[in-house]
Formats: sequence, structure tokens, C-alpha cells
Amino acid sequence: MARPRANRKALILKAAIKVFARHGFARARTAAIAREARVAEGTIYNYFKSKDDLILTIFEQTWRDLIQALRAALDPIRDPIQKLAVVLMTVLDLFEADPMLAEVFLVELRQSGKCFSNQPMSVILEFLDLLEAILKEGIAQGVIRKDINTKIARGLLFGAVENIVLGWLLRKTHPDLFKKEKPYTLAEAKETLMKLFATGFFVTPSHR
Amino acid sequence: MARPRANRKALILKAAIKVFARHGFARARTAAIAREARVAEGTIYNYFKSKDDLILTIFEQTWRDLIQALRAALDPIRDPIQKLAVVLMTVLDLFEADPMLAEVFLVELRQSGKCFSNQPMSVILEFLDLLEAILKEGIAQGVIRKDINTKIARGLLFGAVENIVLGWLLRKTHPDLFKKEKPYTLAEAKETLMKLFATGFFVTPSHR
Amino acid sequence: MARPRANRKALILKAAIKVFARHGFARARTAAIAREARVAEGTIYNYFKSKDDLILTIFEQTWRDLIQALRAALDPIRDPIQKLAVVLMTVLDLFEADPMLAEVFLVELRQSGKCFSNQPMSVILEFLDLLEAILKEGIAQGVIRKDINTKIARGLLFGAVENIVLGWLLRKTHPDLFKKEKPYTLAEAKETLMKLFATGFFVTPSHR
Amino acid sequence: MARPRANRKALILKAAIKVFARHGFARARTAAIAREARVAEGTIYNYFKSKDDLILTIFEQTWRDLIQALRAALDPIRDPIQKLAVVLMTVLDLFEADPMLAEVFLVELRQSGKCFSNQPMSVILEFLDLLEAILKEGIAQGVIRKDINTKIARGLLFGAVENIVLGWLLRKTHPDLFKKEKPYTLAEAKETLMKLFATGFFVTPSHR
DNA sequence: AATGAATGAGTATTCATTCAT
DNA sequence: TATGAATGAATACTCATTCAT
Repeated sequence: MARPRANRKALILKAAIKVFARHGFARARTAAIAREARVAEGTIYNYFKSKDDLILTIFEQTWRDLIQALRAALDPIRDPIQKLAVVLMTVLDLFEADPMLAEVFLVELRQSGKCFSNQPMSVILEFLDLLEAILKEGIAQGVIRKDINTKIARGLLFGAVENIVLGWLLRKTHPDLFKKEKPYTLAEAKETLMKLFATGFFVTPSHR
Repeated sequence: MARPRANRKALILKAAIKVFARHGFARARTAAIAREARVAEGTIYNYFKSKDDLILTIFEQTWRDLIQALRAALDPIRDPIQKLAVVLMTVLDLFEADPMLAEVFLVELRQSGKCFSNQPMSVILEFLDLLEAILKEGIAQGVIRKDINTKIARGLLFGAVENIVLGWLLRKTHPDLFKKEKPYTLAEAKETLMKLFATGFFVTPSHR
Repeated sequence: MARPRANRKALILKAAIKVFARHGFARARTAAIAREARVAEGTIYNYFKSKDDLILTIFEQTWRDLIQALRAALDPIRDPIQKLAVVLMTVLDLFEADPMLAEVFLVELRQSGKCFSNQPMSVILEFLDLLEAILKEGIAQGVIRKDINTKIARGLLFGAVENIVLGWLLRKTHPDLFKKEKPYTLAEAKETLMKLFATGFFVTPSHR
Repeated sequence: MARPRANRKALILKAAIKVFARHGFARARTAAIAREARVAEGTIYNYFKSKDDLILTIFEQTWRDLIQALRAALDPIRDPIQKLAVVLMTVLDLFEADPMLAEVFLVELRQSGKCFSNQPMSVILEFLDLLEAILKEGIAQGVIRKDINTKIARGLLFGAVENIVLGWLLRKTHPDLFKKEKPYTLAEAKETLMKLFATGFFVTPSHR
């Protein structure tokens, strides 16, 4: 009788991320995940209810880890602007460190019926709420303009970040699609993003 | 001589958008599309190579129509800022007028292997290029700041818009997910977006 | 309005032989036959009830032509041995002149449900009866041994000829399957066949 | 650990022979094979790549078994004539014992693209080579006439035997096609065949 | 007769999930 | 727990045939 290797669950999850990233959720085979995790197919079902449960768990767990990390990192910071910078940095660092996770996140999860069921949405909303709280804090402190709808503003931030990472990722994985362009680093992206969200596209007295 | 009944192709395409929006691409049945279009299943394959071809065609055709409309609308305008506003307005109008199309666009198409194959990416890039051209024009005219990477900035714009529309759509189709929130109109969203991209989040001399 | 081109039926039949020979009956498409015959798909059904009817017609017509030709050729001949030689020559000549017809005949038609339904079998039996009549004539004349079952003997002749032609055909169409062998002509085959059926494999006083 | 129930593969193969014999390859349903084998449809695909693979396996395995049996039976025999008799007997016995197998063999397998691909042809050639070796042995011993092309002669033998079995089979399965005839036994057929191949059709000094 | 667009019945195969060991 | 053989539901697509023109 085989003894359970430690961390079977984490092992399977990691394998699933790899396979989902490689083939996409729909074309990913549970057999491939099992092989990647060096586990029997049936074993997956000792830890997860279904293939859907696998991607949902990846999604949820990553968000939870991210939010927890964010709360810790944000706690000592007072300046809302600084807080936004930290959020951005944390997110970009996460995906830069684990591009396969980024792929699964950015590409696979928008399929309705997964992303938009209550379970994963509630954790996205938690992240959005965190963003909104920062905006509101900034408004209260008089640092951030108050003539904006914070619900809209937070989504705007979210989408911008998401697209930045997606663009960066695609330039890495499908360089042929962007033949004439030179890739950018996430650091550059972060800088541009902060500039634009801080003071906008326009040339105004505020930036020379 | 048997002539094809007119509209067949457009009819099928419209039916497909409806069914894809309702069930998602993966769970959509070709039988349902045929029924919706009041056409035999086989007829679909007289006009489209496969189910994939169907969604790809929707994707590509919509982009092409959009880009064409944009070029026409932008042509008489000189002010780059005004141009950005027109782009935004055109996109939001399109999706507001056809929420099912928006659903298919925003949700189904990011699945890799469809979205990231050359075919659909090239038309997305065309749109991104159009955005970038406006930014560059603004920079040349001295209206838009020049200390930004336009490749990054255009993606940032794109993502922000995409997320705005997605948020608006979800609030319409899954109101339960946003129980405590009041929905916003695309008009509101447009305003906030323009404000933020114009002069940024920060409170500066430029806005009171 | 298009005037019927002469020989539409024969034209279609010829195209069908070509397509059946190329792809086999099961994989042959009616569309391909129509294209080959430069005719609309629907036109085929003005002349033939179905795809099955096509191959059945080819089968039956070829046999009828062959039998008719045989009767004419055999009529003036008295010697049964000579008659057998003429039968053999006529059959081999037919297939040598039209290898595509041979392919369809030898390969496609054995599929049960076609070959073994009454229609085509009755014409095969007509051919077998013709063979048997020659054998019986030979027996009556004392030229052919009488200690054989003529039903069996005629099938034996038939199978031998069939296989000779099949072997010859395969060596032409799939030479790679017989790499080490040098092909033989139907003339050689006829000679060997006549020798063996005349006096057998054994070395006896009758052949040195 | 789940062990495969024994016999599965053989069980499915047997069921396939039955169903192919009953309906013909093209009209045979995988569902019917599964039902016949009392196995789930999917199980078939644990053992065979496809429906084609099923009939190819039947074909190849039967030939291999036959050839093996022949080698064993022929080994102790010296007389080439006797060897030919043994070959004939072995083949006829096989098909007499398993008429369904005979049906599949004789009827279904000539369809090009199956029979004429390298795989099954190579095993047929092995059988033909075996026949030819006997003929050559007979020639070397001076028992069999040397003025024949052994390539042609072996095909002639093959075809004759094939047709004998086919005729016998048809008389069993479609007696209506041969209304006026009395069926023959394979024993009779063997005798006639041996006589004819030994000393031929002609009345000569060698047979009274 | 000729056309060819429309039709829709028909089916092999896949693969997530189960369960006997 | 772990295994992996067995399961069987589920479905896009083909193509012979029809029929309105």
C-alpha cells in the first residue's frame, strides 16, 4: 500500500496549472494532469471534486494568497498613492514570478460559468473592494480627486493592470504576433501605469 | 437553378452570437444555433468551416466593422483628445446596442488557441495600432505627454475600456453578484474614464 | 435552359468508375463524381437511383458486355480447350484495357450487401454457367476429364483468373508492396494458367 | 489496484468478427460490438485504436495463426505435393470451423485502403511466399514442372482456394442465390482442387 | 432536364468520472 | 488512500439525397 506523499493536493494543483497553461482548460486532459503530478487519475478525485473544481481552486487560492499578501504589505503604509503602487507591484511581481499562473488567470478564467459564478466572483470582488478602499482613503485624505465614481475607477485600474500583464505575457509566449515590436518589462509598464493614473495623459502644468 | 436564400450567412452568425452568449462557446450546441437560425444543421457548414470558424468570424467581423466605423468617425476630427473620446464612445455604443455581442466578445474570446492565433490577434493589433496612432499624434501636437511608452499606454487604455464594459455587462446579467451596488451607466463610465485618463487620479492644480 | 448533352448517363458512369477506383466505393463522394463528369450533383439522380445503383450498374453492365462479347467470340469455336483460352483472353484483355474498371471490379464489389444481393450475383452466375457449359461440353467430347465436380471446377477457374488479374493490378498500382519482385505481364499469366489448368502441376509423361 | 478483466481483448475481437460477419464492416456499429462483447463502448478503445484497427487486427492475427499452424503442420512433411494438400486442408478446416471469420476474411477485407495498405499485405505475402517455397521445393525435387512462373502459380492457387471457400460459404449463407444447385462439401472441393492442380483438366494418359 | 443549396439522419470517438481491488 | 481499467454520455460534422427554381 502506497503511503500518501506529502502535499499531494499542492502537487496536483501545480501540475494542473502547468497543464492548463500549456493547453488551455478545455483541451487540458485530466490524464495529463495526473501524469504531470505522477499520480493516478483517480487520485485527483480524492482531493478535488472535478476538473472545474481544480481551476476554481487555483483561481480562488491565488486570489486569497494575493489579498493576504497585499493586506500585510499595505498595513504599514499610510499614503494611498503609495498603497496603489504597492498593489501594482505585488500583482506584477506575482505574475512575473509565475507566468504559467498568469496564463491560467488571464486567459482561462474569463469563461463564463466559471469566472462568473458566485464562488470566484466573490474573491474578485474582495480584491476590487480593497482597491476601492484605497481610493476612498485617498479621497478622504484629499489626495485623490473626489469627482469620480470609485466603482468605475477601481474597474478601470483592474482592467488596465490585467491588460498590461496580458500584453507582457503574450509578447513572451507568442513573440511572432508582435514581430515589429520590442517587448517591455513589467517595470517599465508599472512606471507608465503609475504616471498615467497619477496625472493622466494630458500635458498640464503638473508635469512640466 | 437553386439560389441560396439571402441572408443565410448573416442569419446564422446572429443566431450563433445569441447561443454563444446564452451558453458560452464550449456548451453551445450547433443544433441550438441551427434551430435559432431556423436552418438545418448542415446548412451551417455550407457557410462556415466549423464551430470555431463561427466564433472567429464573429470576432473578426465585429472588429472590422468597428475599426471601419472608427476610421470614418475619426477622420474629420483633429484634436487627439477628442479622438480618444470618440473611440471610447463608439466602442461603448456598439456594446451597449448589442449586449450579446459584448458577452461573446469579452468572455469567450480570450481562450487561447482562438484569441491568440494569428487570425484574430492581427485585427486586435489593428485596433491597438489605431489607438497608438492617436496617442502619437497627440504627442506630436504637444497635447499628450511624451514621457510614456505608447505601446504600454494603448494596452492600458484597451484594458480599462474592456473592464468597464465587462463590469457594466455583469451588473446587467448577474445583478446578484453585485447586490449592494447600484449599477452605473456607460455614460457615467465614459465620463470617469475620460477624466482619469486626461488628468489622473491625483488632486493637482489642474483640477481645482 | 441547358440542353441535355448526349450520353449523360455513360459520362456519369465513366466518372464513377474513375472515382471509385481512386478512392474506393465507401470513400468516394457523389460530389467528386459530379465534378469528374462536369455535371451537377442532382443530375446524377436523374439517371441513377442512388450511389449503390451506380456501382451496381457498373458491375452489371460490364458483366453483360463481357458475356455478350464472349458468346460472340466463342460461337465459332468448337474445341472446349480453345474456348477456355478464348474466355481467359477476353477477360484479361478487358481488364488490361481498363485498369480502373478492374480495380472497381476486383476490389470494391465483394462487399456484401452489394455483390451478394440477387442482382449482381445473377449475372456472375451467368458467367459461371458459361464456364461450366464449356467444361461439360469438353467432358461430353471426352477432352476434359469427367471425374470432377463442374460446379467446383468453374469456381476454381474463376478464382484463379480473378487472383491473377488482382496480382497484376496490385503490382501496377502498389509496386512498393512487391519491391523484390519483377512484375509479370498478363500474357505470361495466361500462359502459366493455361498450362496448369491443362495438365496440372505435376511432372508427368504428358509434359516431358 | 484495478486489474483488467482477462480476455477483454479477445472477447472484443470475437464480438467484432460476429458483428462484421452479420452486417459487413461499413454497416457494423461499434455500439453493437460493445453490446455483443458485454462491454462499454469506451472499453473497445482501451484495446483498439479504431474500428479499422479492429478489422485489421482480425485479419492479421488470423493470418499469423494460420501461418504458424501451417509451419508446424508442414515441418515433418517432405513431399511437396503432400505439403500442398496439407496447406489446403488447414485453410479449409479453419474456415469450415469458423464461417463468420471466413465471411469477414473473404468479403470485407478486399476493400482497398485496408487490405492493400502495407500492414495486411505483408502478412498475405508471407502466406504467398510459403506457397511459393513449396512449389520451388517441388521443382527442385523434380516433382513439379519447372516451366511455370512460380509467382503466378502461387496466386493462381491462392485465388482458386479463396473462391472455393467463398462459393461454399455463399451456398450456406445465401442458399437462395443457388436455388437449382446442390451444395458441395469442402471435402469434395478439396478433392477436385487437388486433382485439377495435380494433373489438370485435360484427359491425358496420366489419368486413364 | 439541369442545377446546387438545403437538408438532417446517422455515429465513431473522447474523456471526465467512478469504483472494484 | 491509491490505483487505473471500465464506463457511457455526449456531439460536431459529413454527405447522400431532395427539391424549388
